Amino acid sequence: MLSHKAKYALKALLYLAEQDENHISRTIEIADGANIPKKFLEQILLDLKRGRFVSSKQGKFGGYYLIKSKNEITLAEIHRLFDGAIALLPCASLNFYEPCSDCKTESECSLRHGLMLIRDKTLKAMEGITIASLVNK
Amino acid sequence: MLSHKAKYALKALLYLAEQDENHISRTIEIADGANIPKKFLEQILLDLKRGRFVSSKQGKFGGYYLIKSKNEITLAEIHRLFDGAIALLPCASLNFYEPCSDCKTESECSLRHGLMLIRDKTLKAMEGITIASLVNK
DNA sequence: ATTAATTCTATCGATTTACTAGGAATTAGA
DNA sequence: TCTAATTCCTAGTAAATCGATAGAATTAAT
Repeated sequence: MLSHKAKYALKALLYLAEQDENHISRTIEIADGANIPKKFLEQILLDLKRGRFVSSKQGKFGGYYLIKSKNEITLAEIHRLFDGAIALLPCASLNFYEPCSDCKTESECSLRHGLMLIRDKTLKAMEGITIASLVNK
Repeated sequence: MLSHKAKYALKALLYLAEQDENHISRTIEIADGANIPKKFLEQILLDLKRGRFVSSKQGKFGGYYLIKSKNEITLAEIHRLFDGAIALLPCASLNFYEPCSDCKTESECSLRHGLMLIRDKTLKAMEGITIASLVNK
C-alpha cells in the first residue's frame, strides 16, 4: 500500500500538472485544492523538491511549480522516493537491495527468484503510470 | 514490501511442501529448518491454520501439515492474509475496498483508475507464484 | 501421571506513520 | 526599511504497527 505521503505527493503533482504553464502554486492553494493537511504537505513538497520533481520560489508570492515533464514523472519514482523499494523483499530489489539475513545459503534465498519476477512486472506497470496519464481521469 | 510475518509464512509453507506426504512437522523443526524465531512462527502457523492452508495435530507427536495443494497456494493469498490489500490504495482494492476519505468527489478519485491497472497486473503476477513454483528454486 | 506438543492471551519495546508547532530565512512591495 | 507572505527547517507527539517474547492452558501419546 502507498503511504499517505506518497498519495499526497501524487495528488500534489497532479494539482501542479493541471495548472497553467508558468503558474506558481502556493502550498495553501495545493493543500486546499487537493485536500491535504497543509503542514504535512510542506514537508512533502520539500521532498519533491529534493527529488527534483518540483522547484520553488521563496518569499512573498513564492510557491511551487513542476520542473519535470508530467509525462516523465512515474508512479515508480514517487513510490521509491516516499515508500522505498518496489520489490517485495530487499533481496529482490534493484534500487534498495540488501541480502536476506535469515537465508541460510546467501545466494539461494528460496523466495528471491519468484519475487524478482513480480518486481519486474510490477515495475513495468508502475513505470507506465505517469502524472500525465492520471490527469483528467 | 512483505512483512516478516508474510515472508516467514512463505518459508514455512515451502518447508512443509518439501516434506514427505503424511509427515507432520513440529514447530521447532520448521523454525530450525527455515531459520524463523520459534515463538513468532507459532503465531504465524496459527494464522495459516485459520486461513486453512495448514492443519495441526495437537499433543505429543503433534505438529503441522499442509492441507492445501502447493499448486494452489499463491503469493497473492499469503499477501492478503498477512499484509492485507494488494492494491496501492484501499479505493483500488478488490478485497479490502474502502472509499478515500480525502477525495473531494467520492467516485472520482484521481488516482483510483491508474492504481486499479497496477492492481490487476500485480495480482495476476502474484497469482502466478505458487508454493510449488518456489520449491527447489 | 508424565511428557511433549499445540493453543491462547497478553505484553513489550522499538520503529514508523501521520501529523502539528514554532520559528528562521527569504522575498517583494509599500 | 518595514511589513506581510511565503518557503524552509527542526522538533515533537500520539497512535498504530511490527517483530518478538512469556507463560499458562490444553491436548494427546505413552
